[in-house]
This record gives sequence, C-alpha cells and structure tokens, in this order.
Amino acid sequence: MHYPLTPDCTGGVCPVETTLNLISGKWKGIILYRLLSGKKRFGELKKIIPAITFRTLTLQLRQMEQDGIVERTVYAEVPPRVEYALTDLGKSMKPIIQSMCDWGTNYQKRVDQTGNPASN
Amino acid sequence: MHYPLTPDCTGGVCPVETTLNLISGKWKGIILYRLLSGKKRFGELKKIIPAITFRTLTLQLRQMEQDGIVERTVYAEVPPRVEYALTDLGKSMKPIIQSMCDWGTNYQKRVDQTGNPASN
DNA sequence: CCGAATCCATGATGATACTG
DNA sequence: CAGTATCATCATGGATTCGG
Repeated sequence: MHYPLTPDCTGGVCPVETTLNLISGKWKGIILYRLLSGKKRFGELKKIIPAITFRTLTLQLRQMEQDGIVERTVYAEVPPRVEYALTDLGKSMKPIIQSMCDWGTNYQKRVDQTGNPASN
Repeated sequence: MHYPLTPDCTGGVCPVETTLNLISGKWKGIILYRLLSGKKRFGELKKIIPAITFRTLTLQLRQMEQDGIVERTVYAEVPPRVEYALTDLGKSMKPIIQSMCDWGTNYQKRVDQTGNPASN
C-alpha cells in the first residue's frame, strides 16, 4: 500500500526524513544496492565501489550496522575475513533502491539518446 | 517496468549512482518531497523544513536547479518573491520519494508499536 | 521585510601511510 | 585483509549584513 505524499506530514515526524536519516550518507545507497545481491567481504565492496575510500567505507558500514541495516560478521582466520550482509530491515529497503535503479536507467537512456535529460 | 537490480551493473555507469549523484545531498530528498505538492516560496520551504539553514537551502536549491530538477522563478516585487517548482524531470522522481515515504511510515509504525525497528 | 551574500565554525568525506 | 591514524578538503551549520 502507498501512503499519501500529500498533504504534507506536518503533525508528526516526516517519514521521508526518517528514511533519509538512515540512508542519506553519500555512499549508503550504493552500499545497500551492492549488498542486495548477497553478502560481501570488505575488500569486495571496495572493489565494486572503487571511488569510495577505505576510511569512508568503514565509517558508513559501521553506521549502517548501528542503524540495524547491515550485519557484520568477523571470522577468526588468517588472513582475516569480515563479511557484511543486509539485515531483514536492510532488505526491506529494496523498493527504494529499485526505484532509484529504474529512474537512473531511464535517465541514462534519455541522455544517451537525446544528449539531454529532459523527461519527455 | 523494473530494471534488474542484479547482476550488478559493472559494464557501464551504475544507475543507482546516477540517481544518487542528483539527490544525495542531505536535504534534497526532503525538498523534492515538499515540492511534489506544488510550487513553494523560499520562505515557505524554510518554514516546513525548519532544521535546514537559509544558506544550505539556497545552495541545495541552486544545485537542483542546475541539475534540471527544480525551476526557479523570481518576481520583481516588493517585498521580493521567489518561487521554486519541480520540472518534469523532478516530478519523474516521485516514485523514489513515494517508496521512501512508504518505508519511513512502516518503520515509524514498528518503532511506535514494538519499541524497535525489527522488520518482522 | 524577503531572499541571499558573507564570514567563520563544525562535521563529513578524501588521501596517504601505517598496523594487527 | 581489513582496517586505523593523521592530516587535508569539502559540505553543512550559525550569525550577521545587505540590496531591493
């Protein structure tokens, strides 16, 4: 079911703000997207998101872990292995990522075909 | 139509990144959400998004204008009036905001009822 | 008055070197 | 391999000032 986008939610906390508070980091959407296809090791994530730095990847993953979106598993091996997976809460965000994927795909198509992103 | 979330888009540019590049600012999602119900004056936006500062609201709106998401109209009046409205491209992002609104609403319900955001 | 520009403070993110 | 430490840069917050 869809909840009304309008009239604006002025009574309580805005649900869009609630969502953005959890995923508005510069990279959290991408991390979420990449983990939707299954758990990944730290190095794997870094490899498929080359533009992020080690430091920021670590920080964003830790925040997502604190927010209950990501689960972190450390294996006592040599060399060390750390795997990140989405929790059920994280997986429940799939529709958000899906809509971003759809929009971005259409946007890229328009830019490729017409040279500008006009939506008509 | 939905585009595949997996296998990961490794060949070209990631559509999720494309989308996030346009709306990953800390407040752009909220601004987009608030403008979905119709054009707003600068002061109106500030009033319904109290936590944002004048400076940041200005900057984010200008970026969204450059990206073709928002249209800015200045009226030569006293006192001055500046209105912001979504372009067609901006309106086409409605499904993204809708999915965030849905998710945030469900999240708030679970927190209100159970005290924690577990997704079951 | 309203919208915005300016100046400075703080927080988030980037780059590089280094460690258990 | 998976980080941590340190410093640099960029994004955002706060207060004040300005033009119309």
